[in-house]
Amino acid sequence: MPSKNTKKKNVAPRPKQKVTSKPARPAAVKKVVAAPKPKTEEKETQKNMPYATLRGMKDLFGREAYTFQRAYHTAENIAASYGFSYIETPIVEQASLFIRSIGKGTDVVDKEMYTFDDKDGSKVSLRPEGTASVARAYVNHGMHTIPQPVKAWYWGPMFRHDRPQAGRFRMFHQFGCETMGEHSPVIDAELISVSYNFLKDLGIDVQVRVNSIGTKEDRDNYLVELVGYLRSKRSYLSEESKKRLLKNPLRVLDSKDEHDRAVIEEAPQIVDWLSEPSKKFFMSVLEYLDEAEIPYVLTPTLVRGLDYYTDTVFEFVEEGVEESQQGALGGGGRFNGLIEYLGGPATPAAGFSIGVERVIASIKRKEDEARKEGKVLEEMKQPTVFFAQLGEQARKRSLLLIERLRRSGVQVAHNLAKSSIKAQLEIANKIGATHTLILGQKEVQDGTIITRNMESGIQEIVDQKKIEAVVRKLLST
RNA sequence: GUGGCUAUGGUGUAGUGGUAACACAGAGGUUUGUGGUACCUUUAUCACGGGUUCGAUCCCCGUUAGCCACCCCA
Repeated sequence: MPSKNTKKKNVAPRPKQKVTSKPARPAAVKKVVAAPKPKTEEKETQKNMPYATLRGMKDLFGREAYTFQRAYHTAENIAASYGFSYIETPIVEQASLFIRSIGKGTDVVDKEMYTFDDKDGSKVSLRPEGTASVARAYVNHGMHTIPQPVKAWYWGPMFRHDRPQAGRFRMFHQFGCETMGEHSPVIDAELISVSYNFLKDLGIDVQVRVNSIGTKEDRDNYLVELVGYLRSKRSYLSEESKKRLLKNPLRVLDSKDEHDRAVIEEAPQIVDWLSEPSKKFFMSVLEYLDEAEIPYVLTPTLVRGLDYYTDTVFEFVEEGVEESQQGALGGGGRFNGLIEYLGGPATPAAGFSIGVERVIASIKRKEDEARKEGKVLEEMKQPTVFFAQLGEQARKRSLLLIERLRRSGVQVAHNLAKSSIKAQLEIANKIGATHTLILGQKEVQDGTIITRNMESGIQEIVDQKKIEAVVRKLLST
C-alpha cells in the first residue's frame, strides 16, 4: 500500500495524496461547469481524481489477484495434463465473426457487444467469448491438416456491455477448452471432466447439468412442436415468454417465471425429438460420464444462449448456491456446424468456458466461511524468510546476497529502503516471516550473517558462504 | 436495457438539522543493532451536483457508482 503520509521532516514536502477505494466519479466535466469555490491548492488536488475504472471493469490486486493467479495455474496444469495446448487469439476481431457465429438475435450480439469503427471504417468488436476466435484460428491456419482432434485451451478477457451486478462484469475472464476435429461422445465427456475437475481442484463442488439439443434439423422439428404447444398455452405465459415465443422459442424453456414453469413442465422435451444418431450419441456421453464418476443431472430445459451449439450442452452450477445469485459458473457444448460455417471444412467440435470472476467469487465465499470458523488459510502459513540489513555497507552487500538466494531458488522478502532494524523486523513480523536474516556492519566485516527464528527469538551466526544451504534448511522445517 | 435498495476515513461500523464517534488497518515516533504487547502523533470539507433552511453529512431532486431482481449470461 502506498504511503499517504510524508510527514518526515527531512523529506521534501510533496502534495498529499489521498487513496480512496471508492471509484472516483468522472468529475472533471462537472467541476468545470460548477465553477468550484476557491479552495486551497492542496485540497483541490486531493479531490481531483478524474480517473476511475470504467463501469463494470475493475483493477485486480491483492488477495483477489492472488486467487486469480492460482486459478490460472490450476487451469494451466489441468489443460496440459489433458493434452490441450495453449492458444491466444486477438481480443479485437471483425465484428461479423461474432455476429455470424454467436448469432443475430442473441442478446450477446444484439445489445452487449463492444463494437466500433476502426480507422478504415470497418466494424470491429471486442470479443464477447472465445469459441468463435478459436474456430476462426482453426480455419485460418488449416488446422484440419494436423492430427485430429486439435485440442486448444485459452484464458483471457472477454467483453460484454451488460449491466454489472454480482458475478457479472463488462470485462471478465474466461478459461476455456475446445476439441476440434472429432465427433465422438468421449470428447464431450472429457470436456465435462476437465471443467468439472478444474473446479474441483479449486475446491468448488458443482452440479453438472446436461442436455442434448440435437442437430439443426432435430431442433427445427422440435421447434414446430414446441411452438405449437406453447401457442396453445399462450394465455398462461408471462409477457416475457410471449415475446420469446416469437424471437427465440427455445429460451422460453429456461424461464424462471412460476406460471411459465408449470407450462414448461408439460412441454414436449427435445430429447424425444432427437434423431437416432443424436440420441445414441447423447446416451453414450452419459455412459462415459457414469464411467468417469462425474455426477450429472439431466436437464431437459437446458438450452444455451449461443446459436452455434448442437447436440450436447452442459453447464455448471455451484452446489448449495441459489442459482439466481449469479447464474452458472460455466458451460459449454458441441458446435459441429461452426467451423464449416466460418469457411472451413465440415468439422465437428466441442468445448466449454468457465467464468473466472465467478470462480474467484466462489472461492472467496468459501474462504470467508472458513475464516469465520477460525481456520487458518493454507497459503498464510507458507514459511517465509525476511532479509534485514543495517548500515550502508550491509545494504550494498545485501543486493548480492539476495540475488544469490534467488538464484538458488529461494525468495526472500525484504525492504532495503528501510534502514532501522526495528522497522524491518516489524515488517518481517507482519508478513508472517518464520525467519529473518540480519546483516549488519559487523557481519559484513566478518563475512557472516545472523539468522533469527521469529517465533523463538533464537539467533545464530552463520557463514555468508553457506547462506543458500542454511536458508533452504530453515524453509524446510 | 427495465425496476428496487444503498452511498460516512484504507476497511468495518456509530451518529446528529448546528461540519463527525469507535474498532481495525496504514504512516511516523516513544533518543537510532532486534519484531509480535503498551503509549503518543497522524490519516474524512460524511460519493458528486443542485434545492429547502439562518445553517445540511442528516430532508428533497438529479448524477454517478455499488448491490438486488428481471433480461441475458461467464
